[in-house]
Amino acid sequence: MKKDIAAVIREMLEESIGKVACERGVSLQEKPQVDIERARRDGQGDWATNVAMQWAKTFREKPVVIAKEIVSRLPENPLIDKVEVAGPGFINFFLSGSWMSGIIGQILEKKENYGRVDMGRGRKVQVEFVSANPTGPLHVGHGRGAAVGDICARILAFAGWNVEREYYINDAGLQMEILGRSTQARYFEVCGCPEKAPFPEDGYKGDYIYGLARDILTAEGERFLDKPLEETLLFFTGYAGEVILDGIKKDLSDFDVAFDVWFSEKSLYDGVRVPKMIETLKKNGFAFDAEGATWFKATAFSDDKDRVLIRSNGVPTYFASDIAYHKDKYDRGFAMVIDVWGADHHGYIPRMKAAVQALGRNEADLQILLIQFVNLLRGGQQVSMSTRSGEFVTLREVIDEVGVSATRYFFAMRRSDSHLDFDLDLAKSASTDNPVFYVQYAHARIHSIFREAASRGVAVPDPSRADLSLLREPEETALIKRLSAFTEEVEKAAGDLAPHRIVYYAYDLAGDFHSFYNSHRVLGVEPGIESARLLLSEASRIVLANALSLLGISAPEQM
RNA sequence: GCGCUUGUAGCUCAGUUGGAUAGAGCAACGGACUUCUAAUCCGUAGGUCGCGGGUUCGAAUCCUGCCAAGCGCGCCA
Repeated sequence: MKKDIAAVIREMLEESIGKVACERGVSLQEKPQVDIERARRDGQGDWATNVAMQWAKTFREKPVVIAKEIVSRLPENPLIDKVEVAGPGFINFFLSGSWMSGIIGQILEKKENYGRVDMGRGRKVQVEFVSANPTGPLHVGHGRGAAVGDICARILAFAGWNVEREYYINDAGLQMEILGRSTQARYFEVCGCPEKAPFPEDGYKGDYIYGLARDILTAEGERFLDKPLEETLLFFTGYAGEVILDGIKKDLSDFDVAFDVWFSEKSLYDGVRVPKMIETLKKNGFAFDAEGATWFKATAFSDDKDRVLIRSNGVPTYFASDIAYHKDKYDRGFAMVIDVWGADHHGYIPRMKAAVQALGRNEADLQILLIQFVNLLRGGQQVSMSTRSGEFVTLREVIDEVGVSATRYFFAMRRSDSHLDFDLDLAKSASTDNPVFYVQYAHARIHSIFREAASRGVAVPDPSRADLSLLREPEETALIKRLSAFTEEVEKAAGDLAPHRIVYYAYDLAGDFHSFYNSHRVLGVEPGIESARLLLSEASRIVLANALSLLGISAPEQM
């Protein structure tokens, strides 16, 4: 495999620093730590390092002097045009035309695999996300979690992880019972005798509950009316939960979000898993009995109080089932588990991380991605939401209104832990303001070039025959450098679980292409340049498509 | 009261494992289509990086105090 340019420069520097140290009679205890990074602005080369400043102390010399010594001892390399010392002692590397030609060559060769890295080394990772209670349809808040979780999964897979997506169905407990009672009450209401089954105080007031009730009436008739409520509750709960879950599955699938596993909370209460989990904790010394209850010693880690596992009435807490659930995840062989949670659960993080460690795992084996709330705006006004009151905008409505691609883009465009303003009017506007179209348009434009080329009888050139060193214009080199940065962006996005990095990257790449397109013609110029620009366009198209594919956004050929 | 997150241009936000002159988009203003899609491009203007201290060659970034906003602090789920 070809070494990336950063590694090449690093080796050159290590070699040179070794020489400097030797000549100065300083013995290096260890291999010098060399950090290199992309230069931030024009005139500072393509890559830069601050090693001279870091080594100045060791060598008892000014950084600038050290920098010059290092530079003068650097080995020659055809990928690098020149090296400069600048500012307080930065060493700037300017890449050569042959390096840039190499990048285009790599992209054209690797195609949809360009940008893949192997951070995961094939290890198993689970991303658990959405996991909304099946008590109502998904709303926009869930949508953000769905988009972010799904895109993280795509990025991790692209970064060499073996990814599995999971949805945890909260199908046990009080919320389901309330759902059942709400449905039951609406059924009686629809049948004309609301007084027989009063609507629960904290019931679900959404219109969809009436829909369920009417469906039950149609399918089952009035046969539940004269039976005791407690006897028929199970039916209502089961029916409502199942229909709602089916709706959720449909919504997600229409949102291009696919799950490998739908994990039922009920399955944890098999009388075995929770006791076994507690046994493990006790064995590890992190569970104890007190005040008639069983406790988890969360304070042994970074939580601020111990937590109850089994209440004094013998019923396990939700937390206990959650630990059992996470134990099950690790038992399934995941090297890393990622939970995507709503930001309102942040208080739960310390105890969950503590529990994972008490099970004998490293803290880093559980990554929790918090998703902040979504502010939905329509006509500049905030749309208020609450599942309980039934006042909410569903994910389905948003998808229907603005489309899957725009919805995914808007959900992923901000850092997950910052609040998100989702402007419905902007998202569906087919205007210059809409960033989704801006990116897609760049892709469509490239296709349009190739359509025109075909109609003119211009064939797509063979990369090995073309002279890519003809690409010397500033807009061309800027574009090539952007293309070369894709791999690093994938690494950063995967390492930080930060989908928005890919969004920004795609946007910037589209911008670089638009600039190039506006200042230079691809077709009808001198044949050598035409060939080189066609290949540059094709490389841009590939990387745009790869980035959009990570985001789950369509890459249209025509707009 | 304690804890978590956030605070960067008029607005919405990047940048935060310490680096050089803090970047985009929108809004404002001025330009570019007889030529591959103007859903585009180019330019101008806009900043005490919430406030104060500290750490150092260097701080939006690290530490600390304060201010503001959101969220959370149950033998609920």
